[in-house]
Amino acid sequence: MAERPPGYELPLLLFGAFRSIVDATHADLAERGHPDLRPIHGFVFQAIGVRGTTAVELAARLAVSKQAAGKTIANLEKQGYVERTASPTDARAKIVRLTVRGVEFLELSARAFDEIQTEWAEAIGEQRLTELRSDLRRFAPGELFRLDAPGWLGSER
Amino acid sequence: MAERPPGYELPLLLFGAFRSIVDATHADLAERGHPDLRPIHGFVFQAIGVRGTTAVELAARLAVSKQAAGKTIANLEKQGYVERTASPTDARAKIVRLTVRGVEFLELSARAFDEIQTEWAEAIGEQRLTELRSDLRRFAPGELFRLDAPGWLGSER
DNA sequence: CATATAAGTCAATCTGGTTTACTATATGGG
DNA sequence: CCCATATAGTAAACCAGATTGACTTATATG
Repeated sequence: MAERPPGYELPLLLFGAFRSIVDATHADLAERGHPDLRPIHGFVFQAIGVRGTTAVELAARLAVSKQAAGKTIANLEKQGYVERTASPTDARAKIVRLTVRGVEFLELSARAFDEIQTEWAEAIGEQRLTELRSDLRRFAPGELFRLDAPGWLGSER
Repeated sequence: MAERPPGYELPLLLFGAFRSIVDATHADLAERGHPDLRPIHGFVFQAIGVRGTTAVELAARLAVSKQAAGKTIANLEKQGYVERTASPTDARAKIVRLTVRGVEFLELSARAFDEIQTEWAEAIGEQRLTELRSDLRRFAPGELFRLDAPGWLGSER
């Protein structure tokens, strides 16, 4: 354990790699008709999911207040990515669902992520990529889908 | 290349691992007398550096306006982490330097990062850790010290 | 049935950021 | 040498996204 690089390199590498994936994905999305959405929206859309959700549930997943979640939903509704309908079982609640455009965004993102993963596999080989994922799983928090990163990820517009 | 996990797992793993390092480091720093600083400050302190800097230079490194950099500096000054002195060569400029406390924060951070890296080495082995760093270097942007992440990383107080 | 709890919205406020405007100092070409 | 232009820093107004608190309406439970 003599000549190891300084420890601060590791987080910078992890963040840099994360960021390059996200930037590449959003560059792709911008070309394909979604230039308005920021990296943060990936988290929001994942939190909404194809099944839909409610404002309170979304707030919990994103770890923000329900008012903040409401504002986010209102913005996305204005941009045509989600729609709100009354809940059939609870007259207080409204179900937030992705529109066709919202689902398209999610699908394009998934495709872009897959493409990037393929590029990585070609660059370092299938074996090393598998090891990379396996090693990272040991250190990433158990609940991978912690979507409370928006507070870390910047502005919405 | 048949059964590869979905591509979106990769960014989540990278971000999750990054975040676990940062959280652990700041938990450690909080215990050691620096509970007020947020993850974003690691970037800011790195951008200031032990040599010191100016507001304009800092703004460029953080990719924010010089006014925003000025506010950040004023906050850190109020908290005793930096001090401003007149530049000996330019009467317009002020040199921002870390105080003893600021340097201490930087040193404690470095130590915490090193400790985490050691834990990782023990968990996956020196070999795999070396491969991990080497693979990530291929995908992280060339300029590792891109410190314009604060806009991604959340609030200052 | 009464009361406590939950979903959503509104309004006020806070925090960081930007833009615009300004002062003071540097710098470089006539 | 001097003036035009550029640069360092600050200040004020504004903006975007978040929070807290108050409120309405509906659900759930004793």
